[in-house]
Amino acid sequence: MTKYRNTIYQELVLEHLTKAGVALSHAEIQKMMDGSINRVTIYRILDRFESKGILHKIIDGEGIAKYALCKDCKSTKSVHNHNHIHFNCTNCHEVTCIEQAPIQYELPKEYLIEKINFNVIGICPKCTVKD
Amino acid sequence: MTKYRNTIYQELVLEHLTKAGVALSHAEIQKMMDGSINRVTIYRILDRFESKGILHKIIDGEGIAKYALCKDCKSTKSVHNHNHIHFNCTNCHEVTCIEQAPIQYELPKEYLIEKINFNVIGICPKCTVKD
DNA sequence: TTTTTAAATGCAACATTGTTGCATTATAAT
DNA sequence: ATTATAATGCAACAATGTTGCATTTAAAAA
Repeated sequence: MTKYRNTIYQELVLEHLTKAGVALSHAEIQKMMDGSINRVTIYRILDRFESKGILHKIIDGEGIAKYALCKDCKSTKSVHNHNHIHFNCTNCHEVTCIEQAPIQYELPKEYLIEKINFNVIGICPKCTVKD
Repeated sequence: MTKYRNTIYQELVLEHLTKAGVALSHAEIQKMMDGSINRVTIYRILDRFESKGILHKIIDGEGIAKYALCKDCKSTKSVHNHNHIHFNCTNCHEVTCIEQAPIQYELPKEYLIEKINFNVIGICPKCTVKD
């Protein structure tokens, strides 16, 4: 039962995400691909990778969808569990997964929690130095 | 020095947000206004209210911008400090401000924190009951 | 190897969301 | 009543994302 196939474009998208080390938007990936690939194809590759558990989608503080590599998503399911902080730099606009930072919160028990989307917005270490 | 003026549309937007009790998107407000008002005007009213400190903008888990009344923003500045959880219901798609829920998190001190955008996604009490 | 099938891509069209410039309307001060 | 300018309307545009259908191509089957 073949479900997925390997293609050059898919490998390229993965390469760019790996090299970047931060979450990338569709637009950023498109620029990196140098116009050789159709916009729609990128959307579909990202969707596919998300449901394969390779990427997780992050909506940043500005509402921009970004994608980052999954580290501990063993599942092939489309359900991800990324309870880590995403740091949004207002200067360089990079979104970084901060896996090691603990998060604690409480909600009235009537709320059923599926996942969280936690953006901390500010200035990242790289940009602090430059000032 | 006159800076702002009162208009019917602005009052209507406020009314709808007050009655709703939850955060509303531009599209939702537009529907409530019954087509009598131009789209652009709603965008501008929302922007204006945000910079007046009357509303705060929430980017929900799907990347949809929603607006909610400010409770403790005394400032007229455009800088808001809304360190509370926004609960996103995946069933009714309502976004609710949960002011009473405590949040704790830690980041390496190299990160300068300006504000947070914390969405907890799941099923709200109203929708749990219906199941 | 060649054939086959269906996954992946390209392309056109469309919907939604949001912004900008400029003309017009209307609030509120004079 | 007059006036200044905030607020609105309208047209145009850009960015983001989706869908249907034709085409290409990876990989399994013959």
